[in-house]
Amino acid sequence: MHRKKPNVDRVFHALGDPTRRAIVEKLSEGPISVSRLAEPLDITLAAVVQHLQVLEESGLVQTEKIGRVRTCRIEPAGLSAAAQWIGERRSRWEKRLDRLGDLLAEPDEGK
Amino acid sequence: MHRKKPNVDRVFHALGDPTRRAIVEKLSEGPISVSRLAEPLDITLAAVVQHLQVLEESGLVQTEKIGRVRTCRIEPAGLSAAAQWIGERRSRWEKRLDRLGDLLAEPDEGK
DNA sequence: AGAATACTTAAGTATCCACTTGACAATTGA
DNA sequence: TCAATTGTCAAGTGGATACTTAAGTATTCT
Repeated sequence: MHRKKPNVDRVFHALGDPTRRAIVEKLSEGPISVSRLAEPLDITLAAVVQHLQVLEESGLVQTEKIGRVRTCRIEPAGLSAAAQWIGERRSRWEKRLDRLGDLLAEPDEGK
Repeated sequence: MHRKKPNVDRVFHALGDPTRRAIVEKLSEGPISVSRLAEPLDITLAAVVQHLQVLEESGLVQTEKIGRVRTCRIEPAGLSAAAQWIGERRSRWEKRLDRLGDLLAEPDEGK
């Protein structure tokens, strides 16, 4: 099962590729096998497998092989890691703007 | 001023590079000039400028040149675009889990 | 058993991309 | 005016990476 703890670096690198985002997109509809994932993606199965390795390394996707079919599913923690990174930067920036706004709104603090 | 509307493709590609994330990180502390951005980043100024072009194309960063100094700042809409993409996929997945949970909790629906 | 399915692995290729160098332009300071 | 600062542009290089082909393995179906 080998669940990977998501690494921000790998997560963003993984999401940087449009094909891999398409895979995540598809997986958000539910678990699916490798070959069914490949169907709409006009690249070879081998290429899809390589993308899946990247996604699994990053912690965005988890896979499990039963018999001859490997089933892939989203690992929400991966997306959360990315969302959190973004959220932190955005809120840091917004707090800065707030402080700026305060200064402009009350320029005569210690009156 | 040329504010760019954020494009999900470009935004994720931009965030896929660690140096560019470091730039966004720094910019979240407040606006700053190109050369001061470059200082901690042991690469050449030219390389930093190239990263900034990518970031600006993506809509993550906005820059303005006054005199000989170009000042860079975060464009929150860029980060929002990425956050929204992530949020949509994650909630789609979570809704699916909820429906699954409902089925397991009440297996004799139309009794 | 034999054939089909569903991957897996390795190797090669071609394109992309981060980075450098070096020459140049514009602005500012002494 | 001369020099320093701040950035811009073009071209080239090396390494990463997305993709293909081809051959192989394990599982399921008939």
